[in-house]
Amino acid sequence: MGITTKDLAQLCGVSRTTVHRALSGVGRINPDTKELILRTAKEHDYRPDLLARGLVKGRTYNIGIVVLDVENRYFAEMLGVIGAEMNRRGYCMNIMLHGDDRELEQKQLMRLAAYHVDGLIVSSVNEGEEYREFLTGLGVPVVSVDNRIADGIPFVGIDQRAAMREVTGRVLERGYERVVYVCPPLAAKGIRNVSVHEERLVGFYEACGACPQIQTVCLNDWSYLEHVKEQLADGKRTAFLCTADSFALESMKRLRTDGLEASRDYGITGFDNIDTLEYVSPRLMTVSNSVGAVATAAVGLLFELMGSGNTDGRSVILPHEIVTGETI
Amino acid sequence: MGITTKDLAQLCGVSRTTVHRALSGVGRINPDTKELILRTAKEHDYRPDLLARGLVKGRTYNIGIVVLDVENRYFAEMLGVIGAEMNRRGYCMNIMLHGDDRELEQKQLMRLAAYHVDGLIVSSVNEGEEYREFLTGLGVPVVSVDNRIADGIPFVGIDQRAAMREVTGRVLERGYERVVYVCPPLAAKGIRNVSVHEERLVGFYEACGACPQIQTVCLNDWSYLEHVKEQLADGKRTAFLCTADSFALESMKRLRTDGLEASRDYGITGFDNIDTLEYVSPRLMTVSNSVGAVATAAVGLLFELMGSGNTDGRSVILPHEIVTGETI
DNA sequence: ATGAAAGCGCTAACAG
DNA sequence: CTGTTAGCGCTTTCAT
Repeated sequence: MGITTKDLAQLCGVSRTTVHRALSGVGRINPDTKELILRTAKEHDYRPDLLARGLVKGRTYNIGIVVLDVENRYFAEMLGVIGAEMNRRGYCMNIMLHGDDRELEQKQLMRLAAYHVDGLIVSSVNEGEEYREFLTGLGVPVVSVDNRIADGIPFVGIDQRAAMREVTGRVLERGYERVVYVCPPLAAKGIRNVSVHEERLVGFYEACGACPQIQTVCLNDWSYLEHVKEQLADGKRTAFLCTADSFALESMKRLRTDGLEASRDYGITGFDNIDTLEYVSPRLMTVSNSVGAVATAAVGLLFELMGSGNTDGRSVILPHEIVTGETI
Repeated sequence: MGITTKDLAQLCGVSRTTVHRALSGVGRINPDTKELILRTAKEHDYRPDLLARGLVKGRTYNIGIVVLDVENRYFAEMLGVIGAEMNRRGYCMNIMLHGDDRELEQKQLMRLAAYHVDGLIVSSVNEGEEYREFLTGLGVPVVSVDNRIADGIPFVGIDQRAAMREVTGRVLERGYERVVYVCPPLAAKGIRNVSVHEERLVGFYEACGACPQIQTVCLNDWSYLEHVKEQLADGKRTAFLCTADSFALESMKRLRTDGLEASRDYGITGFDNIDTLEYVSPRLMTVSNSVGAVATAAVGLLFELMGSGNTDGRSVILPHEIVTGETI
C-alpha cells in the first residue's frame, strides 16, 4: 500500500541499508543523511510493514489470547487487565474465542502460532498429555489460566478446592438443612476440560464431610433453573452453592418471579465476584477469583518464559478471598 | 520453528512449487506426488507460515477491532457478536483497546494496518477531516460504530437523537417536575469525539422544548454521583435521564445507601440495555442500542467494502427500541 | 559511513 | 505435469 524502504532509498539517493540504519538507529550513519531520510520518511508517511519485519525477525510483539467468550464478565475483566499490561509493554493482544469448542480452540491456537505470536495465554477446554504435546509443539510459550491442562503447562490461578471448601464451611455453619450445589458445567465432564469445576466439587465434598446430617443435592446440568424452585417446596432451610456468580444471579432472578427472595427465603452463594454484583441486592456472598491478579501474574509469567525460552511448567497459585454478602 | 515448504520439497525430492501445488490445490499435479507430499506434510506436522503468506498475498484474513475497553458491557456484547461473525467467515479478530486515548487509538490503528489486517472496525474518540484523511490513508477499509467520525467514513449505529427524544418524551408525560440529564462523557466535549452523546443531548432538548414548565438540570461531569442526592432534597418529583445504563446503575446504588429507591422515590432511565439489567430490580427503563444488530451490520458492511474495494462513506442506521421498565 | 547481496517462507509468472 | 526464477518488504552479515 504505502511507501517502502526501497522507495525511500531511491528518493534519498542512498541504499536500502542506509535507510534501515536511519530508521532503526542501529549502526553508524552520517547525521545529515539520517536527517534527510527521517524527514522524507515522515513527509511520505512511511510506515514499516510489520508482517515483513515479523517474518525476518521471528518476533511480532503480539500475544495471542484464547478464551471461551467475552460476554462472560469474568473473561471481560481478565482481558481488560491483560490488555492494559500489554499496552504497557508495547505488545498487542490477539484475542480469539473458542466458545467451549475443543477443536476450535486448537485451531485458533495453531493459527495464532502460525502468525508468530510471541506468546499465548489460554483458558482451555482441552486437557491431557496429547494436548500438552500439541501445545509444546507450537513452539510458542504458553500460559494457561482457569483450567489446568496437564503437568508441564504453566498455570496461573487460585486454589479452587480450598476456596470452595471455605465458602461451603461458612454456609454449613449457618444451620441450613439442605445445600444445593449448582454447577451445570460439570455436565461436560469427560467431554471437555472442566478441571476448575472438578476441583471445586472436591472442596465442596471435603467441607460436607464434616456435617453428614445435612442433605446435599447436586444440580449439574443446564436445566438447573427448572429445578431450583422445587428445592424450596418442603420448607426445609436451604442454601444454594453456585459455582459461578452468573448461576446465582440467574437463580435469584428465577426465584424472584415466584416471590422468593434471597436471604429471606433461602441462602445462596456465588463464585468469581464479577463486578455485576455491585448493582444487585441483596449483595451476593461469593468468592473472589482474583481475576485481576491472575491476569497480571499470567502476563508476568508469560514474559518470563518468553525471555528465558524456558518453557518449564511453572505454576502460580494466588490467594483467594471470601466476599461476605447478605445472602447467607 | 517448524518445517517449511523447502524442507518438504527436499524430503519428497520435488521443487517447492510442486509442494505448493499439492498444498494449495492450485494447478495440475500428479495425484501420486500430491499424495506423497500431503502425507509427509502431515507426518512432519507442516503448518504454513501465515506471516509469509500474508506478506506475499497482501491479505491476512484478520480484522482489526479498536474500542474503548472490554469491561464495558456494551463493547463486550459487541465483540462477542463480531467474534461469532468472524469465526463464521473464517476471519480472526485483532482486538485493541484505546481506553479513551485519542493518540493511542491512532497508534493502534496504524499498527493494525501495518500488520495488514484486511479491515477495521473502530469505535473512535477522534473526529474531523484530518482524521478522516488519516483513516483513508491507512489503505484499509474502515467501518465506524458509536461515534461518527466524519462524512465519508462508513458508519453503523442507531438514531441516537430520535431515541433520546422518545425516551425523554415518555418521561415527561409522567408529570415529573424536574428532569436531571446525567451524561458525564459530555465533559470531554471538544477534547474527544463524543458525538453519540451530543446527538442524544439534542434529542433531549428537542423533547424538553414541548414542556417548558419542567425544570431541567444537566450533570455532565464525572463527579455526578456526588450530586444525585441533592436533586431529591426539595421533594420535587424528579427523574434522572442517564445516557448509559452504567450511570443509572451507579446512581441507583448510591441513592440506595440513603434509603432512596427508584420508582418509589424518583424516576430513572438508562441507555444501551446492557444485559446486566436483567439481574437488577427494579427493572430499569432504557433504550436498546441494538448492539447485536449494529455489530452484525458493521461486519456485513465491512466485508462489502473489502469485497468491492469501494470505500464510499455509506452508513447504516438501525432501528432502536424503548425498553419499558419499572423505574418511571 | 555506506552498499551489495543474501535470506525469512511463501506465492506467482513463465518456461519446459 | 514439473521446475526455475523472481518477488513481497524488511533485516543482517560482510565488504568497501
